[in-house]
Amino acid sequence: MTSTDGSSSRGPYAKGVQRRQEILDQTLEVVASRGIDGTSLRAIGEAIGVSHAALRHYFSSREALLVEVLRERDEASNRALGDTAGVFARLEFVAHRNVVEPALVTLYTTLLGTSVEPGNETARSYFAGRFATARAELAGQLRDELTASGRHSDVDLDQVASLIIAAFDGLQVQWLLDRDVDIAGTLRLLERVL
Amino acid sequence: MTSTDGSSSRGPYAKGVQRRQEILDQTLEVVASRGIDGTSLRAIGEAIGVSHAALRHYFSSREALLVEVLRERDEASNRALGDTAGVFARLEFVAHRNVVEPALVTLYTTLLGTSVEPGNETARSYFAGRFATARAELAGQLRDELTASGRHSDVDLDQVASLIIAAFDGLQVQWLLDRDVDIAGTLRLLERVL
DNA sequence: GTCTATACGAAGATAGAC
DNA sequence: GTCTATCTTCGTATAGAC
Repeated sequence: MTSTDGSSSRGPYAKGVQRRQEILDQTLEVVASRGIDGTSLRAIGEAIGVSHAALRHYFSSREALLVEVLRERDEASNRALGDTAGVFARLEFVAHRNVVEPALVTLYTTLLGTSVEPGNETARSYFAGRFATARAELAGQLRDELTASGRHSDVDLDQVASLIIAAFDGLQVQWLLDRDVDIAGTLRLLERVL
Repeated sequence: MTSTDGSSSRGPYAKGVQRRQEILDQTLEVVASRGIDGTSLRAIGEAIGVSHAALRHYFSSREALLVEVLRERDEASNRALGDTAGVFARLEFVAHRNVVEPALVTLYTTLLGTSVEPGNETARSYFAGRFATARAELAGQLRDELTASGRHSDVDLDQVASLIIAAFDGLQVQWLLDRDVDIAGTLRLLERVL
């Protein structure tokens, strides 16, 4: 007994929490360096020295593990962003970050693709939530920038946010398939016309 | 011998070509009606009354079959489009078409997602080619419309094309995850600002 | 050429031993 | 809490009937 919680449902032990975090971090590293090729539970397990069953002890499914990797990276990305000002400055920051981590962009794209088919509820709810909050945040930032600059606009800012996110994701896919696609340049084009 | 081709490599027989087409059409129907859930080769085979091995006689892999389904639908879509004038009118036509066929949009999104991971060369080359020609065609149409209207623009039309396609695909994914997302409305927003 | 039957290996998931 | 053994399903491969 290492827990002071005497209830029947005592939650994870400290050791387990730490181990889970280690697995998550190592999985992120493995994916980032080797690519998504070896992202079967067995391959990940072998790479970080645990059995595939052990992985499932901490993550309810492969899908859940990979979603957590994405969430983890997202949070790290937000921390790195800090209080960078300006919607498009923030976008460009993320875009540049992604360019040097193609494997994680690939993981994002792959998981997003699977999230739209029935049966992958973990990924689906992650991405649905992510898009919803991203749209809301972006719309809020746009509103702030607009009022700060004294201008005003009659366009639906939620639609603008939706459009920006769509363009970002869509360009990233095109870029993965053809590295000649200029994500940053095209985003600047969008910025200019908005 | 039902072929008049006397060479050593005489290609598929008439019956085979027809059968292949039947399988393709039926697969499209099955996917459209039942969704991508049952798109294992065995499930497709069972649904249309052939063994999964027979499917592989006509299509070198599951990936190849599904890519062909997408290509087939794309061509049908282009035929239906006819000579509809105007870049955004064409986009909206396709968007409306897609709204009533969510299963095929799901198939598109799913396959696109897998195409970016190594090892799925069939899907990758299909989508890479599709994006390349779509960008070129769209840029050409934009150029034509611009010169026809006597205006001119200093923006890179290839980038505009890339942006429009990215927005279209990106919005479609958001829509699949949340039907409240307004694809057509947001595309009109993009049209207005361009 | 067309197709059925069957086998193989890898994958995610599960049960239960320790 | 962790791991081994096993189950099921998948894509793929091959043999051979017609």
